[in-house]
Amino acid sequence: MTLTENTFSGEYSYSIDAKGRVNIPAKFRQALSAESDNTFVITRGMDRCVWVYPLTEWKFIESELRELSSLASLHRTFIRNTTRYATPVTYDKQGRIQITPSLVEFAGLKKSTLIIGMVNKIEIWDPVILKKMEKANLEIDSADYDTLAEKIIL
Amino acid sequence: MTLTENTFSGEYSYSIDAKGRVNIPAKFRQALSAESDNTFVITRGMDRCVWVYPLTEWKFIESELRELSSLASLHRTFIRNTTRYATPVTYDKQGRIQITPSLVEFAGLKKSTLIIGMVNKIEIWDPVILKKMEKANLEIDSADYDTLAEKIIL
DNA sequence: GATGATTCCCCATAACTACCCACAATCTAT
DNA sequence: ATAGATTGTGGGTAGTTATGGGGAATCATC
Repeated sequence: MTLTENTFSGEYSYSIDAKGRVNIPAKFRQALSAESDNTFVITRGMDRCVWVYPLTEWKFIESELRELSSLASLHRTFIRNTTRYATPVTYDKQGRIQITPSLVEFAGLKKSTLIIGMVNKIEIWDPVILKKMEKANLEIDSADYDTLAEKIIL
Repeated sequence: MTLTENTFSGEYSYSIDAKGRVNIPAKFRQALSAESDNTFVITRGMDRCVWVYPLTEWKFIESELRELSSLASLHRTFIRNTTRYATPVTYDKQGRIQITPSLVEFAGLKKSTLIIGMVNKIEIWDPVILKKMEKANLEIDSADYDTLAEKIIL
């Protein structure tokens, strides 16, 4: 059985070059659905990392944003914050995407990066920052973490 | 690489020159549908910024205004306020549009501007004013904001 | 009608981006 | 084990994009 389209798993350690390009693992490129047209949308993650959506996934988010009313100030703020950092990127012949300088800075990316499959999207991390974040979080909610695990892991 | 037509995302930092011209990001110009005929309609935003609509989107708003009755004073006021600040503008060979002096003043535009894709339209901000507005808003409705995020972000 | 201001259109240039090719490392298959 | 294909990394170049300014055409004013 093959995995569903647009399903990403596993961890890869790649480098980001002087021009801000990062390789997308070949397996992820193969998992990308044809309708996404070799295109991802990169944006700020909720954590200090870059989120990489398949184009089709992002289009769905956009379609939900279109439903929001421009009359409500809360909705305007939400739309603004959601689309503001989002950029569509196509990968080149070598399978790399260009990370915008502002996202490189946001995620604190240096030379080496961790690329992590997150089922419906991909995360790009600086290894040091990820480790720090994990350490801080684990102490806080380890009990809740176990409860969640019991529900989900068979 | 083509997103849906008339779909704008991302943030750009451009300058407004002495003649009141601002560049429309190349990606936005490419996203503009052919029927819009290189034309946008600029008007006052609900916030202190300039709203830039693709011509086709604006025509849709106009068609809805036509449905309103000129007999109701409320409707007349609404029609008046909606159309009075709206100006169609075509971009020049270099991709710039001319912002009318009254809109420059309304949005408090100085030298440098932020251009933000808002899915179906574009916003032009003075960076300082935007930052102030964000600060003020975040304190007010952060809980509602999170609720919205949970619904929409996958 | 002449003068001055404004708008529009075109050109020039510097910075940036997308695209291309090269090569080394890794994996696959015989 | 070796050859061939694929994958990851680096850099060069042509084309595009952002920004400034000049001059003709248009409009308002006296």
